[in-house]
Amino acid sequence: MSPRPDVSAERRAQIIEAALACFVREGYNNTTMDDIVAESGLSKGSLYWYFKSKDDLFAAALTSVFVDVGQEAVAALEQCTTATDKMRAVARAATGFSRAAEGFFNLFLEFWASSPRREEASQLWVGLLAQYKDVVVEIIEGGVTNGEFKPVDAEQLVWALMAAYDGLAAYITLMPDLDLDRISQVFVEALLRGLAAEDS
Amino acid sequence: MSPRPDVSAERRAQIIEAALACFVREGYNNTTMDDIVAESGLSKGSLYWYFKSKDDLFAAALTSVFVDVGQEAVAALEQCTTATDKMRAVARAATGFSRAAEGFFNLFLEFWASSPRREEASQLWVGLLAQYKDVVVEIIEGGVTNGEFKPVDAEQLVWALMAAYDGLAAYITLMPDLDLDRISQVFVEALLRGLAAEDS
Amino acid sequence: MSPRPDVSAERRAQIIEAALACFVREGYNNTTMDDIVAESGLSKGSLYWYFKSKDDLFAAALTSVFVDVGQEAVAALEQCTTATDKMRAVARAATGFSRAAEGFFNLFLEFWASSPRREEASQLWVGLLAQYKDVVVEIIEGGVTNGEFKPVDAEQLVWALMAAYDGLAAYITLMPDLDLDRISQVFVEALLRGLAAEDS
Amino acid sequence: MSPRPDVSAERRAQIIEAALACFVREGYNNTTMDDIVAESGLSKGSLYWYFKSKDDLFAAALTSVFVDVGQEAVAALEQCTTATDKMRAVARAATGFSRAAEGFFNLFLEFWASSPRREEASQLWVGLLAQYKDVVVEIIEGGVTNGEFKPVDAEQLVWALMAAYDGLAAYITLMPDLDLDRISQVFVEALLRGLAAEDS
DNA sequence: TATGAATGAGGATTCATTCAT
DNA sequence: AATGAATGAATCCTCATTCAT
Repeated sequence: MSPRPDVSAERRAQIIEAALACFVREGYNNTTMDDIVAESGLSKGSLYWYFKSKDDLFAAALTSVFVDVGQEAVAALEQCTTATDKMRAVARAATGFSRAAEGFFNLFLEFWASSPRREEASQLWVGLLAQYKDVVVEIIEGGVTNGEFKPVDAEQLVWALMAAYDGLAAYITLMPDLDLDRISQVFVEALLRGLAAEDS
Repeated sequence: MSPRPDVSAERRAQIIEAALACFVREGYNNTTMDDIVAESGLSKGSLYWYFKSKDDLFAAALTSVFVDVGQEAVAALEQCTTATDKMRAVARAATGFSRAAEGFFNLFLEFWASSPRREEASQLWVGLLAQYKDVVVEIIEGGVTNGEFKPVDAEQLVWALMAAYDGLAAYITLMPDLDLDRISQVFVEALLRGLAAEDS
Repeated sequence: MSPRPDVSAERRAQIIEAALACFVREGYNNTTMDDIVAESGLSKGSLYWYFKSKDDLFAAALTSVFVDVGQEAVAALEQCTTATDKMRAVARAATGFSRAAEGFFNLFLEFWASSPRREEASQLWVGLLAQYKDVVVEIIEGGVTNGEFKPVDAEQLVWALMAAYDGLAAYITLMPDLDLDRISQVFVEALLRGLAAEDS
Repeated sequence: MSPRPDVSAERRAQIIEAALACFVREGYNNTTMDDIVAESGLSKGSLYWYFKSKDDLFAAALTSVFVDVGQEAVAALEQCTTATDKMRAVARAATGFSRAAEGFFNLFLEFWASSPRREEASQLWVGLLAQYKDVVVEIIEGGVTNGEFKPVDAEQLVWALMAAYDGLAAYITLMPDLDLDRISQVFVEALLRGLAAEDS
């Protein structure tokens, strides 16, 4: 009875893409639903058919970004053998993330600040962070176990490490001229020298 | 000729204090001028007598925070002799900053994203960052010169260092349970080991 | 494909009618958008859906008045043969205009004075005036050509003639008891006697 | 006990001058009391010491203009002998008025439209108009009596005549390029030819 | 008299959301 | 599923007026 193919998924993707473009360009608060309507080529009614509010659409849009970014990073790690190399791979992935996330990190913060449901909004982000953190903690602890690294409180160190890349993601929107690759390289080599066991 | 004492500085401070409380509590966009009116105990007209717009008031409020924070940090440095000790002092100051700035870093980002004059808003922040950066770069280069540290591209490293503390300032609003002191300590000690000249 | 009839023209007319009523009653500055909302029975949002600002709505409203008035006047001229008769018809039309425009002429001036874009606002009026002027100039020059009238600088005379009727439109709002018909008749007959060729 | 000279009159004049400059430049509604404060060099408090409201100040300012203009016109009439010449003098005076009143006529209308006490505001103007009208009516009726002019309903004609000059005063603000002198001359000569007794 | 800081009601405009079609 | 006209609460800012000094 319904020969029409289900276009739901396609429509949602279309809306999310348009929304993301607007949000990155203008920020969360400065983007109006009309902007997204114009960008998507659909109607106001359709946006509300697929997403129950601007808030809801934003969460969906932002989540979709980080799902994509995470998957690439994991793949790169597979190829490394030493913990040191893995850390370098993590650094490269994180740099890529900082660059890719240009406009997303602060977007999230803006959204978080503006959201009437901050607690809930926090979970979205905290969940992602914790997941990435665990991966890196494991790498470092592996390095300690196999004698590459000195003993260290990996958990704490990784928070700082991730914070650095998130901070750089914010910086890059303010100062587009920063040389992310160079910063990351200098930073991670200094850290690795600090981590390295004496006789390594 | 002017029997009335000049209360304008006091009034400005009063308004800024109220504004800051509201902005931190609700975010920039969710704070209305009426909120600040209520918080300050003054009238709408008075707010606009002292600040020409919400935008203007925000910039003044945010700037006042960082001026205060900066002055404390500089004082702490005076007491240190070695570059290593100075870096530890910087780390402590930065930790204090991350904690004190809880809610300010993301507040700024929210404001920046919402500002119709992003470029101008950026300068507010970039100016502050550059100023702090130069102080730390000098410390590191001093350490390199006097043989405490290995040669290093201090400029790049400091960007990463500052980004870490700004990132942590953001994290702390999302995850209030993070142990900033411990994170900072583990982080800076690892870095210092990485910087240290072989024979030190 | 569009089962709903297009009501936009109708809505615009409805809003303009309400706006005009308010503007005439209260003046431009004393009319609030809320007044027009109440008068129209629509919502604030609808007013802004059809007109982008109070300014814009005013211009549309005022223009609509003069378009209506002009069309009637032209029709009356068709029936006259001599220039003298045509001038009498113009006078009657202008009297009708002065009466119909009660409250519009000064409304325009108020608007003009209040407009942040005076130059642009002027054009609205100047365009209408010039258009009417040309019609009357042609009548007079026709009368000169066919020997009914003495040679005269028609252009200048018509400015004065029109100014008289616009002035009367203003007077009538201040002094509603003025007998416009009588004034107009005495005035135009005196002028026509002054224009008439000696042997006519 | 009060060696200070009374500066009241002087202050009032100073305020009125400043107010007039602002009103003419910006219109009634667009002029703020702060504008007048700035223009006058006095304080807000002083303005309200001498005038109880913006409305009140405006009325005082506008009245002061017309008192000045009227006095000059009367003087010019004294020198003329024939009614025709007197009419020409009136026309010149009226032209001068239209030019001098540039910005005042529409200013009045704007004020009138904006005033919460229209009736009262009307009287200000109606009183002035009636006064001028009577002077010109007398001239024309004198001309009829002494045989210069044909019988005519002078009262009605003069309303139209005055309306023409007031209308021109409005036109000139919209179209500064109008040649008032030429318009007035063509206009009054046509009228005078229309008024002239056959054998004059 | 003179000052100018303080007041707060009022007004134009925006925009997320709804709903009849 | 899709549309887009309609809604109205919310918000920033203005400015005439007051009053303590």
